Amino acid sequence: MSKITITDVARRANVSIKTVSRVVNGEPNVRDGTRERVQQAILDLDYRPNPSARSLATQRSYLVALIYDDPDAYEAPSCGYVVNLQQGLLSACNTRGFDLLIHPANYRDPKALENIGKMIAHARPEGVVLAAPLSNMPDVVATIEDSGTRLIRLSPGPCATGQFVETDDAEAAQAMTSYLASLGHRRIAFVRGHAKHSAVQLRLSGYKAGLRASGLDLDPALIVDGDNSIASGENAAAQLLALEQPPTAVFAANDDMAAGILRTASRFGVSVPDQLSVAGFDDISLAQQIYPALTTVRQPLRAIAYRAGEMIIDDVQGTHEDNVIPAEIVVRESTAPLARKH
Amino acid sequence: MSKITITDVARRANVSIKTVSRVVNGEPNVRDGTRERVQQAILDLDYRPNPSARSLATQRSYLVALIYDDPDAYEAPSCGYVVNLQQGLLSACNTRGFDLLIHPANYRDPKALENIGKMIAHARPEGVVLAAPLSNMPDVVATIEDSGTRLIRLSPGPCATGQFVETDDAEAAQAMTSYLASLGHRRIAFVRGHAKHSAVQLRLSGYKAGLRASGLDLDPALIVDGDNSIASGENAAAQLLALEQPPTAVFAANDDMAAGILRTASRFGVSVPDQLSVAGFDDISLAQQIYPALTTVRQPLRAIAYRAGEMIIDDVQGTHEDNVIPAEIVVRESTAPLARKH
DNA sequence: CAGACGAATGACAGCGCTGTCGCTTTTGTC
DNA sequence: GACAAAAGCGACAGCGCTGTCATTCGTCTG
Repeated sequence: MSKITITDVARRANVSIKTVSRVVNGEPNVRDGTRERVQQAILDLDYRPNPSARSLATQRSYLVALIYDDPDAYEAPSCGYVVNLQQGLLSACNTRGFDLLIHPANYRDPKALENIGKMIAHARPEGVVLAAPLSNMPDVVATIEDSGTRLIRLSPGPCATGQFVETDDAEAAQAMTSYLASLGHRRIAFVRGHAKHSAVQLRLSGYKAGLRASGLDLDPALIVDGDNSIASGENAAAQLLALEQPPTAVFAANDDMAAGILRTASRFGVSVPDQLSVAGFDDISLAQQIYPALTTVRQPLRAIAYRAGEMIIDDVQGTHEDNVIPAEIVVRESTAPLARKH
Repeated sequence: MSKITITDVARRANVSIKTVSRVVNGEPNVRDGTRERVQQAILDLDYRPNPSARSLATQRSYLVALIYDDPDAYEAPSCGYVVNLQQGLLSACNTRGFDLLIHPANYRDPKALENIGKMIAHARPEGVVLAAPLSNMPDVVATIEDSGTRLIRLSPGPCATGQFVETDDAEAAQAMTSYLASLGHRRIAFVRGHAKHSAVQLRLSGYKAGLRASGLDLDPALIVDGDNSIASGENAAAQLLALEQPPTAVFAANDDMAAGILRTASRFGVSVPDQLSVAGFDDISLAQQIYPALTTVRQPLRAIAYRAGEMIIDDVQGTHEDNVIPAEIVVRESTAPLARKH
């Protein structure tokens, strides 16, 4: 319980408290000698400004809130999502003297909206980062915007208005396709996901763009349908492997389907990655648990959250481009260079 | 940005600001009529006390910090741990007007200790909850204690001093053993874990106590060694199933070994749970992903964290018993009543 | 070297709340 | 009905900081 106040520092440095305040806040118009004297006194006394006093005087909270979905029971995937967002936001906050408030909100709870409003009215964060899937819900968005608090939405989906940060699924899919091509693969198949998810469309178009960019032709026989389930991945693989000219690489629109492909390959005695490269999308926890561990696309959650924190704290808008963070390709064991024909 | 202050409320209710303060803080010596008038004014104006002003005046922070290990990359298990602790602590905080500060600390980082000190000096939480495995590290504990902040450790292991909250592994193992016995099983095997983990000893003794409590004799042939790995579970199961009188239920000291048992059973054509019941310990995420989903023991992380929050905020010590939270048995598909002999 | 102007510094009043203390009213007692 | 004790309430001074504005200092002009 450091009881050192600005007055103690001022006395020791033989200046007024206002000058100490100037030094602490990096304000101009302090002579170098004075500044050093004050800094020394701060060091000597181990002075820490009292955040409450500062907040009270400035009428600011130095707080950022992160609101995310809180399923009753946390399954592995969603909790990795949350924790990584927290990390990223936290590092943006900490380097700027801000603190992070976390607010899990279960949107199935009728009082969730009320609770969000309460939290904002109580803690008065300077901005709110809203994680998916909440970032896509009009009433949640409206509640926050009505409070007058700055809002950054994460991956809010197509046609988003307001400020947001997201990754470009199409670009990521293109990158993965190009990566497979760079391994020497010429026949790269794509397993489409559930038609309802708009992201799935983007991934397909990214695949096509990737082929184009790598100078490969699109073979319609190499695009098969799936519904995001493991089983649909198994079927898709069976279909592809039965082709006269089967692919040497398969890119699935999500990890579950990729896992299904792995299963079928093993059943067919096709060895991965020697005879077939397989790539997924999402980097769910399963991806590194299965064998062979899955090469996949991962959203850079920490970077996304960091960017969102920056936007709030530094009060920047950023161009659209600044706010689209490229996804990472995570290379694991399920992909390899094309084996030489013998 | 509600700009309503205590003065506005006082004016509207025609009382002094001090009386409003009394009502807000539930202090005595306010006539019922007055209290109601003030409460109505608060409602009308939608008044929210300014936490910074309150903190400044009371010299309290109304903050609790949760410090936990932050591996560079989050694997599923540890992040479920963290998120559940956050939940539990958050609910303790929210019902009492407290806020939660989260502080991931990577103990492999040489600056971790310094960062913890900084955080405490800066934010001045009223108490710190220290999660495992940090709760077991003397230098981390010392750093926090030296700061004069109240510290509650989670599962600090044997011989803990100071205040802590934990579960009793022995009791939990006993409960699971009794549960298996209650299903009619008479020959219940136990797969011991890695000898180094002290918890594993407790689990073994709990198993023995459970047998005793259920009136079953201990058969040394039914206790086999493992080393906490999946492979060791496979071996242990092979050994047990080869017995002249094989067990009808196996209780493994952790989930990984239980998963191994499941594998061997499947290889031996022994159907689980029809012919063999299998139980694990820990409830790792794998437990509900495998088939059949594993009956296991789960630490009630939310309850543990909630209790820790209570201790800090309500400033209670609690007897040893209050601070040992019983684990939950999670019944899934891998256990069933003993099949009638035919 | 006087005058002017900007840089450097300090005095002081809040920010919105609670703690202390004193005053007034009510309640209880015989 | 008089008096003490307790309950109810308000005035006011902080809590530790920053914003405003006044003041002093230093430097540069002609």
